[in-house]
Amino acid sequence: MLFAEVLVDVANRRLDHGFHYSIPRGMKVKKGMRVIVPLNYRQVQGIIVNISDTLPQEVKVEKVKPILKTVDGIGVPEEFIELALWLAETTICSVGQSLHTVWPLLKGKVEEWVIPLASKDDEDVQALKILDEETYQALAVLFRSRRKALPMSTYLKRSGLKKPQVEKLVKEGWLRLESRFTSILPKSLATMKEGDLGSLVEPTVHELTLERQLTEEQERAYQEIQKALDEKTHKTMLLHGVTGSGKTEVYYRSITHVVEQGGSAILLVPEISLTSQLARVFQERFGENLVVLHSSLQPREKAKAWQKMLSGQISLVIGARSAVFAPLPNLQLIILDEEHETAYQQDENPKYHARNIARKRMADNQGIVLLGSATPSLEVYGAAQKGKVSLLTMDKRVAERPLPPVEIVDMREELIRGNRNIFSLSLQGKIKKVLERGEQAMLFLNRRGYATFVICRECGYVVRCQDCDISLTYHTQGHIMRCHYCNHEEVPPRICPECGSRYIRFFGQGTQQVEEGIKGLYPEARVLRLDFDTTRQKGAYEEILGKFRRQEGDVLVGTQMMAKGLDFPNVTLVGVVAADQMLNLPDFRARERTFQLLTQVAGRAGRSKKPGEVVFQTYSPLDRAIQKASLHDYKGFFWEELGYRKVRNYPPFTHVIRVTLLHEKEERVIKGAHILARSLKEGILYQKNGNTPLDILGPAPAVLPRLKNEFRWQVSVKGKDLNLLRKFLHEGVQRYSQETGISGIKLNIEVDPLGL
DNA sequence: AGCACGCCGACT
DNA sequence: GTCGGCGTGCTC
Repeated sequence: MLFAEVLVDVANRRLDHGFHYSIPRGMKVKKGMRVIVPLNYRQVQGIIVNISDTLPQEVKVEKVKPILKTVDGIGVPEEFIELALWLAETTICSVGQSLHTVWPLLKGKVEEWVIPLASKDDEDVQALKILDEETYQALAVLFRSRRKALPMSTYLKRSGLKKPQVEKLVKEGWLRLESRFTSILPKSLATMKEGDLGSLVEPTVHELTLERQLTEEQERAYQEIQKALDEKTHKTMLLHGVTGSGKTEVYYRSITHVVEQGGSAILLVPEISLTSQLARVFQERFGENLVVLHSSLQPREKAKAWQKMLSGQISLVIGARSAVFAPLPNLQLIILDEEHETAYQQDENPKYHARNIARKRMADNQGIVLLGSATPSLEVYGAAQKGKVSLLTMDKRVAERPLPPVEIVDMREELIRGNRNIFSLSLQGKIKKVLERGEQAMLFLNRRGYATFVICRECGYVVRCQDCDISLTYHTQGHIMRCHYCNHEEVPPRICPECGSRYIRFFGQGTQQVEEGIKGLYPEARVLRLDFDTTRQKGAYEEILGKFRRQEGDVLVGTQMMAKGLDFPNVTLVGVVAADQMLNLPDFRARERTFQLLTQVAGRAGRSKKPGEVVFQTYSPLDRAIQKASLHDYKGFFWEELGYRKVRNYPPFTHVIRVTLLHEKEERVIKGAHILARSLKEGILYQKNGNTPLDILGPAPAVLPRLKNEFRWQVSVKGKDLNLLRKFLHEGVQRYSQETGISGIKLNIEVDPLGL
């Protein structure tokens, strides 16, 4: 007797382990195959993860039921099952959820279908017409349907019957019930023949017409990468190149090398909008061997892309975050462009970071992860300093173009001079000159204005938490300031505690104000705006950028979506209207983000022969993020910021995993939070000296104790070793989910949570 | 997650 | 009496 261990496709922690089923005689099964199995009172989809002739002790033979049937279509390759298990563990989500992320073809639903056992023209059916009108009508509903069968729920509605009546008809032999899996993807893909991934079809690589000569720095970086690729051992490499140093060219050569060796590669970009322009560059060379993959493709396009990948003809995938799971044979290289971007982190379960997935996949495949950025994340650059990541540096822009000079404007002085406009006199003058010369300007403002901070406009003082050094967030409700890390509360001061002025303001300006400001000062200027609101409609983003490129606009006002990858030769001025907006977000990473964003934005200026200049407007002109960004000094910023993180005990020196429990009823969340804390404490480890390598914080009400009609409590775990924390929490949550009295309580788990 | 079971109040 | 709301328990 053979048994299969099956992961059932149900999003519930309590069911998140293997279930065992017997394999009926004659049924052909293997690991990774999709099956339909009975579970309690219903039938669900599942994945076979193991086959053996024994059962684990705790499973009683009489409880074991047989597998009902196998589902058509391609199964989950073993590599991806393992990846899903690993992902569930590291992000502490259910394997069900991680499987869907890793292998999106699983999406669909299992339904009970009602099927007639005789056809419309059979004699006995015809006889019913006269003898038993009711039964005939019940069958006729099915005859009329397109597939001569209906899902139970639809059938009940259309026939007006109740479930027991249908069961009676089944007993009488008129109907049959069958569980079927309906894929949400087009049939062509859903029914694609089972089999392993194809092996790469010999790619038709075209010679590149625009083969550019690499600069000396590019050549050196490429040589290193090529060497690593040829060694065929796993390695992570960081390509730290200033804006405009030509990182794309290095990616290009590396990918070409991989493909020429019969391998395949994935190139990730942080935003969907960046995929198409990059794809255009690579299309020339890779043609039919390239697909673009991201989450907002139409189902049909998605199916086509998957079909191509599975047939083995694809050697390069360009895409956003989720493309890191692309099933390519002989995968040797994964590149993350703009490695520091937060978009690489998924904000829903599983909350993975594409960088970690890339490293896992390449570790398993002996391949290379190449991270590229002008402003690497502290984490990665730190790893490079420790030698865990190989560092490749490109300090020069191509064609020896200089990085643009940056002027820091102290907005406190503007106020003293009586200028209350959102533009400083200096920026106003520069905009005017640009307009006169017929050149273009970009004005940047990060309007994530919902986090309002409290600032003194006279001296630039920002109210911060005494314990966390995080800026306090102003809440109109209750007229109170609150720390979003520790929940400390304060009443906003009326006069500045630093300089005694009465110019205390709640900060939060938007792009619209900037647009109006320009129009007020220069009525003749043509202003375009690029932000979340103006790019809502499909194609609007490209349209606005197209207009600006054709110089149908003089000034482009926008948010951070304007900071990335854009290259407009006629732009000679870049202005950051309020650098403080980012700097004072209630997050310990705010300074790092500000530095990255300012550096990126500044990099938009002077990318052609015309020299460019940059203006940062700020109330904190001495802040290191602003200072170092103005000097294009990444290393200087890195070391100072790292020192600060160490003193403050923030990542990468320590890690936090936060669990938020949500339920409509307060007493149930409180109870659940205590059960969770207890389950965690059961697993606590003690070191030789009696200390523990981690702390359990809470249970405590969340910063927003009630949201969307749900009460929120949280329990956090803090410690230095992230892997240990994860393992600890994963096991603790597992124990918790076996407890009683917790049904209906939702869990939200965040590893190193950002903000709120 | 779904579904059944069992326990209570308030209806034909 | 019994219909149905909801809290609890179970799923190889």
